[in-house]
Amino acid sequence: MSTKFPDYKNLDLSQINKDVLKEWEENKTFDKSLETREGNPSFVFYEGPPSANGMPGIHHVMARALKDIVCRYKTLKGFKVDRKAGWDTHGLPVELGVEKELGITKEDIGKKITVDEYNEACRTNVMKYTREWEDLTSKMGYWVNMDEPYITYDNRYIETLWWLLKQLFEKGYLYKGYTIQPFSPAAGTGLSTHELNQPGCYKDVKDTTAVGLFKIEKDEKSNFLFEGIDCDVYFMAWTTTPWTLPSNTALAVGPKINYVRVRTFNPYTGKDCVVVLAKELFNNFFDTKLEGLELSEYKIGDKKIPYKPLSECVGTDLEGIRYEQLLPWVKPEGDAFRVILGDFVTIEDGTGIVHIAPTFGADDDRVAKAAGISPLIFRDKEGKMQPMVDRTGKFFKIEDLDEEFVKNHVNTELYAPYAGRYVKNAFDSSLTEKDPTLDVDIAVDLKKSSQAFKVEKHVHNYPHCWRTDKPVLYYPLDSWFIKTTKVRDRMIELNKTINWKPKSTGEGRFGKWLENLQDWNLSRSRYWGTPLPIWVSEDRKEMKCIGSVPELKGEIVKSIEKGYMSENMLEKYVEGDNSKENYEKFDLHRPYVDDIVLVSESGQKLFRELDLIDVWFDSGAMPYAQQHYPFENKEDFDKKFPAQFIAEGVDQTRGWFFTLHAIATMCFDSVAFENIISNGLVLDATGNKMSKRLGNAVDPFSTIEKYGSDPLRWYMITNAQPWDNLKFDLGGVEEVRRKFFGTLYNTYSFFQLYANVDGFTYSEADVPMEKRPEIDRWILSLLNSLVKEVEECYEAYEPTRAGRAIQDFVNENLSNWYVRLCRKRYWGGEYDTDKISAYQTLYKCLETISILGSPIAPFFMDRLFLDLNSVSKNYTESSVHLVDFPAADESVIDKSLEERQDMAQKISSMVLGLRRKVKIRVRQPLSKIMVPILDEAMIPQLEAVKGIILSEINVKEMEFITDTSGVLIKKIKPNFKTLGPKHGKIMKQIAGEIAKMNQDDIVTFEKASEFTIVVNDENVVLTLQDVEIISEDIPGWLVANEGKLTVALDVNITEELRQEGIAREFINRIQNLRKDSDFDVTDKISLEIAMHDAINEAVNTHKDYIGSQTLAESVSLIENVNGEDAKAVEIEAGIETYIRIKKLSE
RNA sequence: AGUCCUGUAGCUCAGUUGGUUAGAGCACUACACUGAUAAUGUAGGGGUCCGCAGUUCAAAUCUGCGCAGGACUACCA
Repeated sequence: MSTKFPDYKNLDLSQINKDVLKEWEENKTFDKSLETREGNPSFVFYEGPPSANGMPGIHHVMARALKDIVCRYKTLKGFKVDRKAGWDTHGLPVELGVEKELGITKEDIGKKITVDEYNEACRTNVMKYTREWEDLTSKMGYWVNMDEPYITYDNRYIETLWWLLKQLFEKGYLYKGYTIQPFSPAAGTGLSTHELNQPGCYKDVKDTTAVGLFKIEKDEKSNFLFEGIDCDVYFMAWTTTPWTLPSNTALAVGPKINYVRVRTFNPYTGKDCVVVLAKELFNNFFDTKLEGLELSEYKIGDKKIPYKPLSECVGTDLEGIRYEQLLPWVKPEGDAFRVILGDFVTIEDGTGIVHIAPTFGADDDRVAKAAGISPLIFRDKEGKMQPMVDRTGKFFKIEDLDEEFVKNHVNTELYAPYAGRYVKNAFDSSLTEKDPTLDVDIAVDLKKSSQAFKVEKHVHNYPHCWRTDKPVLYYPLDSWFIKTTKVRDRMIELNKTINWKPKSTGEGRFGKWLENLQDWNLSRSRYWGTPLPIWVSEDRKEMKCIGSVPELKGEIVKSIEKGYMSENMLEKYVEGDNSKENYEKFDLHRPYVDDIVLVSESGQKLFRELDLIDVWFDSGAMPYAQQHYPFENKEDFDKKFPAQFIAEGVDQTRGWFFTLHAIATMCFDSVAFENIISNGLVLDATGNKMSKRLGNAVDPFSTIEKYGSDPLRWYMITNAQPWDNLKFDLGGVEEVRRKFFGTLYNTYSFFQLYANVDGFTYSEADVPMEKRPEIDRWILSLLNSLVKEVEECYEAYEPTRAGRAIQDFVNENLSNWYVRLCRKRYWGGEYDTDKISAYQTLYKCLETISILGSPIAPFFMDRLFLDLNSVSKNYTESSVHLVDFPAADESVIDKSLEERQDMAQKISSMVLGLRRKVKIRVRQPLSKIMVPILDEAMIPQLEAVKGIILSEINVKEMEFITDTSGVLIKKIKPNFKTLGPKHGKIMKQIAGEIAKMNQDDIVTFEKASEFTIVVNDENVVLTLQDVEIISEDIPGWLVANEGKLTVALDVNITEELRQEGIAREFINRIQNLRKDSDFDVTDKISLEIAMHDAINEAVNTHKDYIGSQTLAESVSLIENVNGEDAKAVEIEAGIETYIRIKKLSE
């Protein structure tokens, strides 16, 4: 029970961070912050689960600080804010990490390593950095319950997912289809659109592109193209993926596009030919400079190739024309090699004729199906239909194909050289980027056979796998889908009720995304993830979706009865027992679920669909799965759903935000979250993205170690709005430490120093407001205004503005004005009401700041609060995070008080400016200032702050000039805000007339309160509201003005003033000496001053004053001051004397 | 290519419903103060408010068209 406020040698925020953390741990402060709110209304917050298989970065500090601020604030407001941590444990990143670690590929799973072992490795690996995450969470002061996190691989979590899937299944929202989807051969999996939309997936790459020449078959339809010529006619079509050319089965033209025939020669072989392409794109292939070059003069090998445009036609004329297969390696079954119409065909690039390979393009597939064009399909050894490329990204080897199919369809002579080739070098570990690509080899073949018109390298934007960084192929895949398109409108509607911060992300980015919503591709062909709980019969006519563990158990029992299975893996599972142990008796992961064979209604065997579900479903289902709904927590579910608040990076818009919203809409017809902050990216100081590769990533651990987490958090929150990108600069953190925390710490130190001297412990009753001096009432008024403002900001989910407001108050008002002006009240003097009021006021400010700022800077503010409270015992709580948010006391807010203090600050600053101008130091007292009074109300306002101003500027008197004398020179300015709407167009002329008014006019105006001017022969009556009159100058005085305020300073120094000035100079020198001599603030001294003609009188006159200010018991003016301890002091230029101070013993 | 965001001092950012001297901090320069002192204050320089056009008496602010940067979307041949 100390009666002294703790003092510190210096401010070490890193140490405070550690100390406070320790206290929180010892006192279980976080738990208490929940316990003390037990029974209060809840504030529902959802923590988005991070994956612990990667190290946390500095951007996680940003996102988590935001979440923490809101939750801490709501706790202060009395809400119970449960925050359950979670871990995202499934999915590709984990699998790839394990594969890399074990040195295996996807194909080895089930061969070199069992699925069981593999999944076990994933289970271990995914929690690899748990410790680091927990460490960061704790060090940065993010309060979240890490003791019982939800873990997505937990059987109970999976059970809820199954329950949800069954809801969707029964609503008919789950279906299986095949579509062309992004597929990553390197990762061995299809990619969802969310995954493909990960930042950085689309990259500029340089690929070999080819313009192929497709030889037209001459028949009735195409006859018009052969008119007047005797050579072959070709369609020109461009592709950036020549490896898809062997799979070409159609060409698409735009119905309204104009096409032209051109007579020319093949650039590679010189063979004469006619080519067809869009007229608009003609110039991209034919140089107009060569126009007129005679066809007949061309010789093979000439660089200048002549050409001659022939007839034109439109796209619809070309529809249905047949052409020869470009690379006749494989014959497709069904109709192919025909021109079709495509509405997506443009004339922006290429030739206006688009090569269609239905197996490798989503659009291609769509238009081909619509036109009845067959895709080019292989039949593999197992009889399955396959595209030309297998799942590893290579052309099928002949031995892997069905023999019958090969015999009937494959030209093995042509295909053999290419079979087994990877379509991108990146998929073949034995190849580098420099090796010849399949694209190049195909292009070369085309050149040789006069089937290429142009082959060149071309930079284009191509999607890449977000994890392997290798190219993605568009590939036909079987998949389970969720019919999100069916609830699109409802999702849009519900989205409108969500409070997005910033608004544009919700309305624009997210809203637009919803409008263009496609069905959600749920399937993943991997091993480590939530299995799809659907069992299907071999003839695919019967299926079952399982929605819970007991249901599965029952179905297995039936299967055993039927003799399809011999063992029940759920034998020991007890229905209704939700304990961890009960749910650890089995495993819902592969391969165990794959072994389960169920029995259909008609008695058929049902096998599990081998797909896993998209991990985003895992995270989007966390509102339910984290509480094992509906198997547990069913009764009070509405208290935990939906969330009132979530926050994550804007990159989650199509990820977590979407899946949360989709599942909530489909299963509960509700939003999943009501308020959301989506924060921007954390960039490096120059605005580049942080990445490990570039080495510009900031390590959060070392940063927190060095600065402590408070300045880091404060900087991140106050520097920019959270949704703007943050250019992270350590210099900014340093600045925050110095400017804000340094100032606040200094203010506390100041308070502590004197409070301890005076024995202030806040034991006295509060000094009533009316007995407190002006300046105290002023800072308290501001303080209460601040409380209001900060509360509003927090309520509006705008912590940036809250932090900035607190910072401004501390720096500008509390430190720079209040403490500076009040210093003298604290040192020396009696322990009277004024002093107690001073202590109480400053104490209250510090205490309130500690609470207001605690959500943002939880460590320092707790320390500050506890240091204050350790003596005062105003609070019984053991932490600032357990108290209630202060209520603003409106009765203390006094706007006119705030106004006059503002005037005082302005006047002081103007006078200080004037003193500087004439080089009169502040220590030299001056006799008076004069302030012209513009309206009567100013007088009491200024009277009230007179003392403050005079002592601040060291002037004896303040005089008001009410201008009856006419000494003031006035200036008149139009008030555009009132005049503008009234007079509109003639505004400029009015302003001109007002500017012309002279001193007499102004006086007349002021006396009559109105004034008539003539504009365009019309009388315009001005009132005093329409103008602003200020006094600009007082002839013969030193004058300054700012805004409406004007002040004049009397710079005459009388002998009396000069002597007082000298006395003050002495005080200054003596104080410095005391300090240099390491005297304590309270030490009494004796003082000897050597005589000097220039100072004797001043010292004698002000002996008592000097003594009282320097705590000198005796002040003696003696002939000589000699000896070692005599110090030479210069009072003014040229006036030097000696003084000696001695500490008096008690 | 589309959607959205951003563009204000050398840097990081404010800037209310449009209203006439466009602000703060950092940095720089000078000065001052000093028992808050490894602090502090004051002043100064520094602006094409990205550009152009429009609406208006009046535009950093509203509208349109551009430019630059960023994010996202995208089958783009």
